[in-house]
Amino acid sequence: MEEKEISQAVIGRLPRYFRYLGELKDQGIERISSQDLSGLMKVTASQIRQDFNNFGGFGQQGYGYNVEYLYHEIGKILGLNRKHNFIIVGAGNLGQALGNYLNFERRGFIFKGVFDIDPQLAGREIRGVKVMPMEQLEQFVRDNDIDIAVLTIPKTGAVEVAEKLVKNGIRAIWNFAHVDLNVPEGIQVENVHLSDSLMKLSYNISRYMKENGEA
Amino acid sequence: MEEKEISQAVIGRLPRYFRYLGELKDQGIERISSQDLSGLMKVTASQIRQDFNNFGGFGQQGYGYNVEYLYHEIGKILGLNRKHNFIIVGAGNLGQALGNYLNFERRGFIFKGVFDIDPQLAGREIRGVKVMPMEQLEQFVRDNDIDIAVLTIPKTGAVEVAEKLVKNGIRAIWNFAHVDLNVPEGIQVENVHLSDSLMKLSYNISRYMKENGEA
DNA sequence: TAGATTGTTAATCGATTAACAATC
DNA sequence: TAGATTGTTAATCGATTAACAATC
Repeated sequence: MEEKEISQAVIGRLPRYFRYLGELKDQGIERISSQDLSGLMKVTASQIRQDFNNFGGFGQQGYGYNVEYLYHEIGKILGLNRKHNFIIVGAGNLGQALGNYLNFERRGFIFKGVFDIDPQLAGREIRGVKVMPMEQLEQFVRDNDIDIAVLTIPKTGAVEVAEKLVKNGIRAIWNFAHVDLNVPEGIQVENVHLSDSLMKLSYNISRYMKENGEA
Repeated sequence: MEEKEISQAVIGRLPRYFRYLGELKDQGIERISSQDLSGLMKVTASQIRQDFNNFGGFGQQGYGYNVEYLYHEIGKILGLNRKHNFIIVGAGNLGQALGNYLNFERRGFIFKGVFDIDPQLAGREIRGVKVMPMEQLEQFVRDNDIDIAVLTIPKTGAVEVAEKLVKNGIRAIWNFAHVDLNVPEGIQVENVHLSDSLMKLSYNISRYMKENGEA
């Protein structure tokens, strides 16, 4: 089966399509044209059609796209029809926040465990899941069919923990540590570098101030 | 002063350069060539030179780049030499996590206030800052020279709160709510859509599994 | 001076937009 | 059938990479 590679630019837009279609669906809207969706999402109709056609045609000439159908198809493309067990490594504020985020469950991400290096936290619970000491991490990953690890620890420990996770069969790392992980081919990493994001915001404020002679 | 527009692709790479240069600096390394930085960061030397040259030449032929100097220059480009007061709207887990993130302070982002709709939270403290009721939000923004608002509330309230913030003179919104804000020209918005990020990870897991016949 | 490495121009590649024939 | 709108090809635009003259 000849799979043509889809660019990450396209992938990056899929969740947003998915969100808009979900909202249209909830509003009971049955069909939508690329033209109308374009107006809603502020992207070109041409791009919408190109994006969808990377995965085969979901629409119908003269009609447009069926909202419900398209919503489900994009969900499948995004792999939301699968279930993935995940753990959180690092039970600090951010780890707790993510553990308590209920919507992930709805999308097929099942919260199985939390780990922290701090023995003070051991025994505490996040959404009914007990915080475990780091010593149990590797065994737990092996024994519980864990696909995804959410890394919410300081950057100092992150590289080493990532290695352990990989060694024990993790498939993917959602990395909030402010460091680039170096993992083997086939392990998926998605970085969320919050301070990078804040710096981009800072740049844009700064640029705007300069352009408008405010500083 | 004719400012040529810098593409967001370039801006998006600056924080990463900044991070690597900071680390080199901390290691006491004095200079680095685009070639060596390329090896470290896994981007082409050509791109590095192009990126830096968007802002004028920071290097010297035959020598390379002075780490300390380049670090500071990129910091300035990112606006990290300025101070910005910020508030957090939504004192849930994520709001608490961000409020407790000390590194922001080091980069010139000063935590001034937290707001929440839940009266139960009012009076609680995040890093010495008392949670205030939403009724006080607008007044507070006006009176305290607040540049940035961090939106960590559910999407239902986000659009309305963003409007209030804009009306009271906010410059920028760091938006964690899962909705697109519609703000006037000149107001900077940086979105952090965590579930979009998780979906991209999900896609990549799924694609890998398909390519390798695991499902 | 010779060697190294930038700054910058030119070539290539990829992504977005425009246009339109196919078709519902 | 006529009108609407997709799927898809072609044209454009922008970003990345390669190459090399300038220069420290």
